[in-house]
Amino acid sequence: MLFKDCVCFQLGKTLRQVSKAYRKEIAGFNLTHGQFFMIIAVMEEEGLLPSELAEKTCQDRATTTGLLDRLEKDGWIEREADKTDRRSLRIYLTPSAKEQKQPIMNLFQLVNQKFLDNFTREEWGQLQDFLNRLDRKSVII
Amino acid sequence: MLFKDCVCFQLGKTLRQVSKAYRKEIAGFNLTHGQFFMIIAVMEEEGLLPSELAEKTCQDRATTTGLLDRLEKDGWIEREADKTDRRSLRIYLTPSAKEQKQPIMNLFQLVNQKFLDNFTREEWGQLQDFLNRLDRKSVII
DNA sequence: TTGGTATAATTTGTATTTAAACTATATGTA
DNA sequence: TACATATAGTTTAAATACAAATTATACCAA
Repeated sequence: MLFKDCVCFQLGKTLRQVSKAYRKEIAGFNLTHGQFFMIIAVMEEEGLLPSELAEKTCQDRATTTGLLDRLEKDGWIEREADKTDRRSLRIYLTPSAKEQKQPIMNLFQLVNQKFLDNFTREEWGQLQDFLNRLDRKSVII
Repeated sequence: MLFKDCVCFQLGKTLRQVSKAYRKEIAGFNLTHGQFFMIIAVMEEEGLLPSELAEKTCQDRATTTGLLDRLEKDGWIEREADKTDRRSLRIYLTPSAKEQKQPIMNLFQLVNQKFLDNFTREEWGQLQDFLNRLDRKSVII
């Protein structure tokens, strides 16, 4: 088997290309592409815990802490103490982030659509099925 | 559109799962999964330049420098000066790395086969086609 | 109530990733 | 030759990724 036929290599290669495309598109917002996805996860649903955002974005909690740190420092989000569980924090958008919500969600959709345009609806479903199979397989190994 | 339908998120999620599976499998070699792929690229063809290895593994040159640094420090590879171009280096396996060549290549193939087992030959080709389409699209955007 | 265990979030340390700047060397052209 | 430009590789700085350890709090069972 040759190196280039390795699924992990192929996924990594594609992800690097796709990420680069996102970075170009979102450059105007002064966000990294990881921050961009995290802020979208918050925009979809405010008041989640960091641990819930970590699960939603399929990332480590430690990684999530770092992303939230920088989003807070740059004035995108706020951490608020949970009223009933003092271990927990709730993540909310700042007022200025709320103003950016529509432009950011629109851009998010637009960029994704550019990728979708290369696939029929059926192919797109198939790609998602393939990726899910790789996900599940990884857990079993 | 929901966050979870974003192709970039889905790819990232799958890659993280697949990478984790590789990490578990190669733990015995004391290599990160990035180092594992780089050493395989060297095992497939010795005497390449760092820039050629960067292209082969679809990574940045700076990333490649870092991977080669650690592989050299840990005794896997050697950098040798090119005889005709003093800017260039040639990457070779150390004798001890050569001894690991077969076990590593076998493991590489074995892990990949576990993923392949979830797909028919036709599906596998289709997945590669889909990933290539995403690659190309990224360049055009 | 107390002790043990679980959970939420962070911190620490190491590796990876990328863009941009930098050094050294090669090469093309006036 | 001399200069401009290109190329090979590295370095730097900031962000991300992740395992392991840590701190604080919650909750369950004796």
